[in-house]
Amino acid sequence: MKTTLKLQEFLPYRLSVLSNRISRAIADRYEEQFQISLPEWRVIAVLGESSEVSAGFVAQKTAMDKVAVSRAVNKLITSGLLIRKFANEDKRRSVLSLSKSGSEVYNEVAPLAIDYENKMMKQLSLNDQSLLEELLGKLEKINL
Amino acid sequence: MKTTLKLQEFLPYRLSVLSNRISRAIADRYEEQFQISLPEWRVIAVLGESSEVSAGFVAQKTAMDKVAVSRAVNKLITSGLLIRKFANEDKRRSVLSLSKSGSEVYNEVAPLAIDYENKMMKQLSLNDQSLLEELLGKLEKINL
DNA sequence: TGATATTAGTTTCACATGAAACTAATATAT
DNA sequence: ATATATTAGTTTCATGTGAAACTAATATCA
Repeated sequence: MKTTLKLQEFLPYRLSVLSNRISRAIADRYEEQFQISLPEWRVIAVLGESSEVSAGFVAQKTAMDKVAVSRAVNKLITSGLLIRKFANEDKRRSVLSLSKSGSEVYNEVAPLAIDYENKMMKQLSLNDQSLLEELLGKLEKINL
Repeated sequence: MKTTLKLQEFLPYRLSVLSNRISRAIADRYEEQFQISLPEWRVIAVLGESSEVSAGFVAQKTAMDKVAVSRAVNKLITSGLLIRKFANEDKRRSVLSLSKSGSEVYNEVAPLAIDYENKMMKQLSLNDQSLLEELLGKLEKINL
């Protein structure tokens, strides 16, 4: 049980630095190659997994707020990567899916992202890899 | 070894969501109680540990960029929490330290931050706690 | 039914942020 | 000594961001 603060040993701080470093490294690659921002990529990633979903669904899956989703969606529509329809039963609800070129981007970026993860994970032993999975799962369930 | 992407299982994404959730939860408390932002708090935290240091040193310790440090420092000086002098040997280099009220803030917020960490950690078994430390250490050493 | 509340998503506003250009001080090379 | 490069930190600019107010559609209640 800690009683004094050292930033370098402070868990939330270390997590934040680590996470930013990793996200930035990956984002740098697809931002440059495909001109899409991190929030835009997250929207694409969700739509690559599940098509014909609402903006709200995307917000929930990505843990982004609805403003961020709205903006990312609009940019993606403008750049032709995403198609928006509206639900007949509820004309407020958007029905989003990737366009042909959106799918192409997804199919190119997804492996790049996975490669990155694999490259990281390979630097841990198999045992550490599963420990990490497990711990992350536990941490996600923690109440703050 | 993964070959398909599921956002919910994608390590960088999970790390990012977890880290944001934790940082936000803590920041919400001191932002409200002490009107200091997360970058400002990080600067204070470094100066609480080591006094009479330069802006560059703070930037390095906090993993913030120099622009962010410069702005945080200026705000903290304006609000009277921080004192800036300049080094005689090199008049460019600032020599930063907490003012009396800056130290008071540090002495109030630091325990709050530690409490938070302890409260989180207590939800893990002792074994998981040390595993987490260990894994984090390994992840920090990974090259991207 | 009409009146009120809720929900999905957008817009606006004020503030945060990072990159690049800049200033001033110091170090290095000629 | 004088020019050139480097370093510490700041400012500017263009963009990103979240909260709150807003619009439009649907649901609920009396």
